[in-house]
Amino acid sequence: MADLPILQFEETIMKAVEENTVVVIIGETGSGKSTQLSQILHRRGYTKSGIVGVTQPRRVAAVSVARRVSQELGVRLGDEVGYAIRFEDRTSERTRIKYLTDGVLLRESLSNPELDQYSVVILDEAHERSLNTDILLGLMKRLVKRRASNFKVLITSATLDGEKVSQFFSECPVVRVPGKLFPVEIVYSHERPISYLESSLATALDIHMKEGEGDVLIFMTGQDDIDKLVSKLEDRVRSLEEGSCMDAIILPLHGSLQPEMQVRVFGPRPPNCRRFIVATNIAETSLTVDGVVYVIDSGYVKQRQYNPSTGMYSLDVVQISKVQAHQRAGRAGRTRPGKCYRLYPSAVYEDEFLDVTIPEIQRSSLAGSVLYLKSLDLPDIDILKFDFLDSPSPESLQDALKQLYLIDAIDENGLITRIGKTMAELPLEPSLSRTLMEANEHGCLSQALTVAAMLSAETTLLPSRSKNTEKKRKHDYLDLPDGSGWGDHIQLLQIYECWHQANYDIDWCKDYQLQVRGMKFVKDVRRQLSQIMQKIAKGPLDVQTSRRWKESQQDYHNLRRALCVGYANQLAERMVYHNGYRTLGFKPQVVQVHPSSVLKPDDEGKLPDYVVYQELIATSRPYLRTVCAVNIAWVTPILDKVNKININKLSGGIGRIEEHTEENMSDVPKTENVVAAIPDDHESKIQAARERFLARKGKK
DNA sequence: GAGCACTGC
Repeated sequence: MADLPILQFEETIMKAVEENTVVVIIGETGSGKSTQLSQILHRRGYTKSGIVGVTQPRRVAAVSVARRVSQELGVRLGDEVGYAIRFEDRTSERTRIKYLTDGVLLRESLSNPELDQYSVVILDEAHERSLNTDILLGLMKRLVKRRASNFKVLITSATLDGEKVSQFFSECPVVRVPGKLFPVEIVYSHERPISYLESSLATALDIHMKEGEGDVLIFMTGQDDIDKLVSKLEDRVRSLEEGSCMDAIILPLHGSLQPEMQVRVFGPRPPNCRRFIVATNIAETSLTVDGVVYVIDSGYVKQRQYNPSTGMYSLDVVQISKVQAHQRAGRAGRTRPGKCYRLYPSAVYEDEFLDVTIPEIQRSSLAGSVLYLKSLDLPDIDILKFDFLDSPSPESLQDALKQLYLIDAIDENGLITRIGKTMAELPLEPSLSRTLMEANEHGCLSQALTVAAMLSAETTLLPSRSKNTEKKRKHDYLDLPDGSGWGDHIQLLQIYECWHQANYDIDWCKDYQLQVRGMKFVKDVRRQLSQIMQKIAKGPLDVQTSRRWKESQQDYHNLRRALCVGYANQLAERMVYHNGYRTLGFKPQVVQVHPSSVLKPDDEGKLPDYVVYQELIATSRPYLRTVCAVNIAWVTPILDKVNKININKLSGGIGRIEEHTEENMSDVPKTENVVAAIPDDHESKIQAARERFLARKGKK
């Protein structure tokens, strides 16, 4: 601890902090910023007038850093040093240093916008530019003006980003603290590889034959590529075994990895062995593997982005940024000098790579964030003029406003409604919050709570796919409920109700191949949501059991109606001649129900005329994921409302945004007309042909 | 009959 670089800069940092309200700290990996900044401030008396709060983008980081600081100070975790993450608040009245996720700090500022219990807020890892950190940056800018006399903000960032953050906070000082990484030699390829899979393979084998001891970390874009490379490596390494003096262990590493495999990655390495860890960008920041000396960087990452004009997400393989490349290389220098093989020429790095990754705020739907900011009800904040470090596009903000208006969270003048206020208190996306509110009016709150909780964790419920489990499933595993013909939301409800009736038995989950951790998470979320809804609940919150068939059907009916209100901005209409759908409310998109959906055609081979969908995502093609059948009678009033949207009024009637987007404004009613009216002859023929083509393609 | 990178309240 004593030789951490940051401690040599204590005087410099403290001088800057004493003379300024905001200070940017550029601290490379290993500088000790996460554990030491808070302790320095503590030593210098900043915890006398309030708490020093340190935000982290990830829960594990908040917990582990808090634990280490409590050890270094020799105090019990939860006393002077504590942490707060979702479902877990380990702080007390004695807590002076508090580590928390950025999301938790945002929640706190909802009930206490001035954050007056804090004397200092440190936004750690701000260069990662998580959505929550970006919102906090904007809020901090406002807050330092109001609390200049008794409040300090420290922001830690990366070399390439520090000046920008400083400019954002009126040229505040920047203190640079070196890291404690070993040097990493960068080796560029002479040419772009034809296949980065093959190139990774060749480089890995080359390292194995020629280089000394040390593990190899290989960055790939997704699970498919990881699986392919792992099996190729296994084949080739085996045939090389004679000539090599080390054994090889080849390990995949990605988000949906089973815990047993994670033990093999993070556990002790057998002697005279080289591990090849084939990972997604999870190994960039979230997980650190000890013993890595060589890194192979393809230069690509799979990224999720949102298109506000279509309401569609897509998963694209894109080039990484310079900051990301630097971060990946750094993974080779943690234990001793290392090497990073970049599978691209240095000219590509220099000329094509962006300096920093496009921040999440410019790649996501902003409905939730805009609702949150509106609910803060700060008189001096206008949402469309909100001071972001990087502003989202006007289209994105308008899209958020339209979404919020359609689900009654804001009124036609863009002002937050009573419903919207309550929605913002729920840790859910606005559509689900609205569904809960509506369900509360129709006596199915308990069921809606279950669905909302299940949807919060849906991706972690199903087991990670592999040929092995596919086989097992066919043989031994039980079939899940089928949604009674109404679709995936109802199925999720039924699954949870079954689990409830099985007394939340772990083995029950295993019988149905459901991820135990995911299901436990759902239970926690459901409890949290119930607590928040308690004060306004008009009916029971507990899981309903032993209902008759007829009662269940009535519940499903009410629940589907509530979903239709909540997902008013995510409706789709089946096309006349086949089972393709067209999205409503946005620029219409021709889409298919995702094959994983439980929704199946009826006796006449038709899917429901109208559905709500949880997500519109383009992977190989545009898909609706997680759908629920709704009635046309519920849809019609929503479409009327869509047609009457006046984005000018919603934006508060202020000229700034409208000026830039004249075309877009006129686009709104036009778009809806395409949906409502019959297209002219020529267009309709082309459209029909296209739909038939897509349908055929869909059948194949 | 296709597939989902990673976080967080």
